[in-house]
Amino acid sequence: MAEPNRRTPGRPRDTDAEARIMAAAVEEYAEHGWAGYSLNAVARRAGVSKSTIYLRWPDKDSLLTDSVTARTHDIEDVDTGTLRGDLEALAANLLRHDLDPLGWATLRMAVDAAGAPTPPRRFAEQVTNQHRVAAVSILSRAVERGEATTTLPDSLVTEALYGTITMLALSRPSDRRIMGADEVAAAVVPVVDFVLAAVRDRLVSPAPLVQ
Amino acid sequence: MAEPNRRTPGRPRDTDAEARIMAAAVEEYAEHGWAGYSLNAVARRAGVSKSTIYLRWPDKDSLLTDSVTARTHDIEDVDTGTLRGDLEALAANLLRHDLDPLGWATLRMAVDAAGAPTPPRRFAEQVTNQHRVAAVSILSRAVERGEATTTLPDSLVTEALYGTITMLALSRPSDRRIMGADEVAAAVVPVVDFVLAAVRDRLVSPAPLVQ
Amino acid sequence: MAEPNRRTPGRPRDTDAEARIMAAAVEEYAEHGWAGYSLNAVARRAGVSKSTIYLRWPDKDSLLTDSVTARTHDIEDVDTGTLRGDLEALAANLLRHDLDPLGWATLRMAVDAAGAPTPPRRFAEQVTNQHRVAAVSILSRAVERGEATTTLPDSLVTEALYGTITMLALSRPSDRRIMGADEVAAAVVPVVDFVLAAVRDRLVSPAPLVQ
Amino acid sequence: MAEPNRRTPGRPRDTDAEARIMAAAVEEYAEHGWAGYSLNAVARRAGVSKSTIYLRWPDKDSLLTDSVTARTHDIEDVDTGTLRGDLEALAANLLRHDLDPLGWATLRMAVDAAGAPTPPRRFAEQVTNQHRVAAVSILSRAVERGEATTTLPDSLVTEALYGTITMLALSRPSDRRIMGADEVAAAVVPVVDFVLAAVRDRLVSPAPLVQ
DNA sequence: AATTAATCGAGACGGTACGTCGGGTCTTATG
DNA sequence: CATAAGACCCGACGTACCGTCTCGATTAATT
Repeated sequence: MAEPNRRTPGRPRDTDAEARIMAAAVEEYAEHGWAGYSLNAVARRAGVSKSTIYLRWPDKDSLLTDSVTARTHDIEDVDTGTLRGDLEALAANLLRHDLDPLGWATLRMAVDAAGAPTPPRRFAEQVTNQHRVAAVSILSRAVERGEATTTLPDSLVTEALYGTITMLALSRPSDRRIMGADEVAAAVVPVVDFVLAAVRDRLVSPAPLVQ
Repeated sequence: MAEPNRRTPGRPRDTDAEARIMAAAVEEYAEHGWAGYSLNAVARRAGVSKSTIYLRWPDKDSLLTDSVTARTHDIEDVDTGTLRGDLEALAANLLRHDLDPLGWATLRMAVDAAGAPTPPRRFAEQVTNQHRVAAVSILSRAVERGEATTTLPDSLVTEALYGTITMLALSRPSDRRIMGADEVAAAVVPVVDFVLAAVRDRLVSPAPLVQ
Repeated sequence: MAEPNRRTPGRPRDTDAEARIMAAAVEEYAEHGWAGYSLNAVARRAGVSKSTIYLRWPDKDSLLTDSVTARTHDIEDVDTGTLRGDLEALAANLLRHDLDPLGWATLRMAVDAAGAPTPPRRFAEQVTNQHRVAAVSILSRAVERGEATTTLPDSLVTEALYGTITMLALSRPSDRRIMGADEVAAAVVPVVDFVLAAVRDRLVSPAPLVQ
Repeated sequence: MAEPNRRTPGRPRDTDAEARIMAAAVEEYAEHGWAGYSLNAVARRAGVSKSTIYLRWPDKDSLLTDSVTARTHDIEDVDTGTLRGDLEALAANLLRHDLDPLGWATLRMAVDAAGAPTPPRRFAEQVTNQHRVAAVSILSRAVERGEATTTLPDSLVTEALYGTITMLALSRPSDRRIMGADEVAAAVVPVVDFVLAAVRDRLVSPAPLVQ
């Protein structure tokens, strides 16, 4: 067995540089938008020279893409025990994600990637798939628990939930994009109601609907 | 007083310059994205000098915002006589809009505008409101016709419809973003089904649902 | 007759920028040598942006070449009335020229140009020809005055004079490169003596030689 | 103490590295001039890492200075038995030296060193002294043989000879810098004639002059 | 007809960022 | 110890674009 992480010759790369750079990239982007997002500034903020960045990424686009995707893995799929509970948790996560600058960046890049004629094709898929996975496992757990039938249309549920939440976030004026945990929880309920109502006859014991 | 559009002295502005510039702006943006969207290129493409542009817009952001909004007025609200028909027509319009480069640009700018710390704040509202108006009038027509009760939650319907369609468009790989009219019509049906199912008990004579 | 200096369209170039830039270039080069000669510094010193420089010269080498050649035209051919007087005046000019930073730069570039594999081929010729011309006219005046015969070998006289003076300057340590007018005059005499001695039998009435 | 060249502990220095590096330095410099002379390239060409170079020289200037001076020892003082013969041999050597890339480099560095504000001050002196030594011994041999009086002004002879030859080489276009042995010999004769004519009355039996 | 006032093309200009490259220092593993 | 390999910081390179500016040329409306 060859040593897998055999040390390459030469000075090893600074271990935290990578992380510091990516953090700085996201922050700069979040603060100034694409037009004001400057690699020089990123370097300065990360306490690193430009060369160090260009040693790792070919250009500023790649750096941003990587930085954002790397940070997007934190949408977790919590198991609350009920379909409604799971969906509300997921929706709350989505909303929180869309409201903070990082989520905004993700969204922005998904849009970019979707329409761009150039390579970053997989970006949108990565992002949307990630959410789809969460939704699918929620639904299959519901079936396992006997809460729902197997005819639950997962892709529609995903798209409706994610889409609705995203529109909700998008239409929120920028000065009201900071919401407390309870606000988020409250905002999410009608959306989940709506989705559950749509799939009502695929549910075994009709979940409690809009009050 | 007398003449409202009294001719100002001096050489009058070129009448089509405005239009040519805006068209060029959108095209450049659609082709190269924000990173590659250059005012010099816009000027060249429009057959106009930079001064002519800067006489009309303060900076390149404003030009783009104006150019895109000006072209987005074509989401029409067709009256087909039934709620399902109206919704399908609206959904098809939305999907078509999201799939072509202009719609993509709109979306992109909405996202930008939503998160940006700088002025173009009203952009997102303009765009989303425009769609909301269409949805609202569709729903009120349904109520007038006696198809639905007045408890129809218009904002949720709007957001679900628009959001789901958008997600549909976003998750479509860039080489499959060209759809024929029938494809669009077909793709739209399950979404409308989903929405109608969700509001089923607000409808007077339950619309025919999923097969 | 077409107007020769017909104004080109667009904003006219700053008239003194050119001069300021070239002056700054020579100064920077003289102070720091090639290794420390930086275009950024030149721009700063000239109170001009880099673009303004690159609008006029393709790269920093060309700028330097131009700047130096443009300033080298000041080796004048003074007519003192006698062959010895003319030669001493020329020699003094050459020595002064070689001793100051500009002359040093000229020399340096002549050397560069002579060996370089790339275009600036004509530089050396320009510079050396300029001096040759002065020498030739000095000699022909001597012949006209009846001081010398027509067999005076001008190219050798030129090369010996210029070469010897240059060696003199080169071998001078850098802290002793500032000479007063009288020092220069004194340093030049033996060199002219030497040259006149070499062409002694081409002179009509043997000039007074070494005392 | 027993062993004078006691091996120091640790890995011994690569013995030819030094030579390979210096060779590479001169070649790179000759090919690309100072502007294109890069330490990275030197290291690559010498098959050596940059550390190995920096262990031996403090910076790239020093490396170049050393490399060039080390190679310049080949201006030999041949004893042909006559003053004229010696001078012609020396002049031919000088001309050959000035014409090949190494000599060009030497010259270039001499010029640099003469005007530069920074350390390599001794370079010019080293180089010019080396030639002066050859000339001095030629002249003293001539005196010993009874060919010349002791009033021969060695410094002037040196500077005139070296200077004239250098000008000759400098004014030669770069595509005509390759001369055969006979061409060199022929080109040198008039220069020696010139110098001998200048010192004619310091010679015991007047050497045969220009025909 | 002469004047005035604005538009327009053309392009110079200062500035800032890009992505690249080189110098000189450093850090590591291997001889 | 010396070496190879290469990461790292710094700063210059030459390019591109923005938004401003200065011109001359054009084009009406106004004297």
